[in-house]
Amino acid sequence: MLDEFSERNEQTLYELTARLIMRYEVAISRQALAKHIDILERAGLVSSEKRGKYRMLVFNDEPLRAVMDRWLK
Amino acid sequence: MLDEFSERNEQTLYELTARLIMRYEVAISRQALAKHIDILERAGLVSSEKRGKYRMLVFNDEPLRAVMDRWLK
DNA sequence: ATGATACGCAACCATGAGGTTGCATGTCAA
DNA sequence: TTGACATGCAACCTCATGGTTGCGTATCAT
Repeated sequence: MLDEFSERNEQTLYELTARLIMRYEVAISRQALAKHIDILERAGLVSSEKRGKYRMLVFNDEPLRAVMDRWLK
Repeated sequence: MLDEFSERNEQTLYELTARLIMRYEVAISRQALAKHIDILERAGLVSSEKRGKYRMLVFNDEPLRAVMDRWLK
């Protein structure tokens, strides 16, 4: 998921699901993926925004940068 | 654990256990911690070396750097 | 207006993660 | 040499993780 987000940091839930299935050959359902997204959202790594029919997911790498600043040198 | 390693990247299993219990108030046994270390070792984040009675743990942040280079811009 | 679509919600399930306990073993200090 | 100490090994237990299924709902295109 993060690999995918690092390429395009703005995606639809549906897009992301499709991409993961096709490009990484993972067998996962939309609902299962939504749970992962919820966790990332609670961690501040992803924010989501309702755009009509779609749910836009926006990746935010700040929390990762913060932890890495602590851990790497 | 990684917080602790980022301060002193070389520690004994026993030391690490004691530090985690005292400084972070986590209630964890040595055996439980050893399992975590084994996982970090398989992931290449920690290498261990037998020094007589002790098991020296050495932290290696290269794998983290590699992933972060992919994920952070 | 209606069907297709993208999503949310909730119940349910199996497995493994994460922990404990008990004991064996090698090493060091006295 | 012997006891204390740091660790290894393995069996065992308990939930929460990570998944599924089923269905309801809002939005869009036609």
